[in-house]
Amino acid sequence: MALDKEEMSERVIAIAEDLIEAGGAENLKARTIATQAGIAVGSIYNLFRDIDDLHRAVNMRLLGRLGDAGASAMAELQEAGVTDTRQRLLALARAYAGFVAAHPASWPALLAFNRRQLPHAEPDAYEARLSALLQIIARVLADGRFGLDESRLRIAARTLWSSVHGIVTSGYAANSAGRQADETWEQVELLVAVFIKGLERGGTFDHAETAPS
Amino acid sequence: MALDKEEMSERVIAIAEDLIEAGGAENLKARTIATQAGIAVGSIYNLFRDIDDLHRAVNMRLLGRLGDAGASAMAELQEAGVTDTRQRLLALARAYAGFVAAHPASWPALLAFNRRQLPHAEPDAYEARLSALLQIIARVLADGRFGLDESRLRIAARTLWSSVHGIVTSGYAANSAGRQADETWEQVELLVAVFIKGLERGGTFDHAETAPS
DNA sequence: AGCAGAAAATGAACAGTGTTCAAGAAGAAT
DNA sequence: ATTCTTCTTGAACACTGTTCATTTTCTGCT
Repeated sequence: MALDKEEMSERVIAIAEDLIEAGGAENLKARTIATQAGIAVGSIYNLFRDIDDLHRAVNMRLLGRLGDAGASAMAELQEAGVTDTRQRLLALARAYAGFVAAHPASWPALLAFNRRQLPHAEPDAYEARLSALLQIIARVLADGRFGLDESRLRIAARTLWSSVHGIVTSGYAANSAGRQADETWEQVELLVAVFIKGLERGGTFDHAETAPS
Repeated sequence: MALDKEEMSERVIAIAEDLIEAGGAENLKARTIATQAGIAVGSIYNLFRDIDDLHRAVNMRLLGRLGDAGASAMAELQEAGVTDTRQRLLALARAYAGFVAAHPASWPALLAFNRRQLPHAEPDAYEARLSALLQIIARVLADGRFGLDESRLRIAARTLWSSVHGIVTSGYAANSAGRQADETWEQVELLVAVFIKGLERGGTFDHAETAPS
């Protein structure tokens, strides 16, 4: 008739996206989805195994967009002929910060979802999309010629990513009160500046003396 | 009779703590609490306004313990006569990482809870306990003599905290699969090393050229 | 066109959840 | 003793995700 099975899935995902964005993951109710999509509650379970499965589909889209945002930020700089490592890293960080700000409820929902699901499931696709992001960072770091081997490059990229992630998310968490949002950006700038300076001064990074307890 | 109102609250909080640790926030069911505490479901609502209110009480305890862990880690180093900035920061980071590892379900639950509650409520007590942690870091940084003024000291401390937080949490999230947990520690070591080197080389940190869009 | 068989959509029913509140029990004060 | 207050109780309510027998719709064949 009017809508293919695939089309209906897309539509339901779009609705789910709006619901999550409007009120977090706990706002993703089966009956609300059914009403807004003009179908019965049971029909949702013909398209998705779970509500969690639906949430996963929404998260996939989100991760895809985040990857696009990062890649297109790099493409912009490439086109403008900017090769400075600092500016590149800041552009990536800004892409991430902008993305989180643009999805103030969906992104936390994704993070919480991941933590909840990890104990049992296969993180295949998630990790795949995430390591694509990490490789963008690793490439920028490699172009910076800090004399890092393959292994340290991977770790440095992961460190930078996780750090920016921590700053942006806990910054977002703290800004609803009185704290200003641009303090987050000051932190990002400090991190990137200090990171580059530290790597330049670098030399060898010995990590033997203080082992994890 | 046997138990004071306060005592019963303590007991319920302890039970709630176990439940959350055992199965996350969604395992904190009213009827389970009532059964385990030997009271009726309704009685819970005489002790706490909400289940969320109970969760908040649990989180308060958690934050208190985290603060204690940080403070006692510093006291240990103080007693051993260690004043090296790197070792101090690593000790703090290790205290945090150890704390997260010791509360693999409660800590994520606290983070998710905070994100969910922020839109409307007063984060008074939370922020208070958190800024106590930040001041520990700030003091270590001040002792490092990097020539940072009050404002930059605060930002640097926050940056470091958020970064370690990001590394530890997303490291924890990724380790359940094949990834090894000590890669997290490599990242922390890299971060701290690079941070200190960057600050030493430091000079002025201009942040004017790349403003947040 | 008619018809059998497969596939998909339906919504009532089920087992949970947090929360409320009239009724009863217990305690305190006079 | 008796009154008044306070605390405790668990049945009841409104809501949740999920299932599945039933009905409807679509598909392929004669």
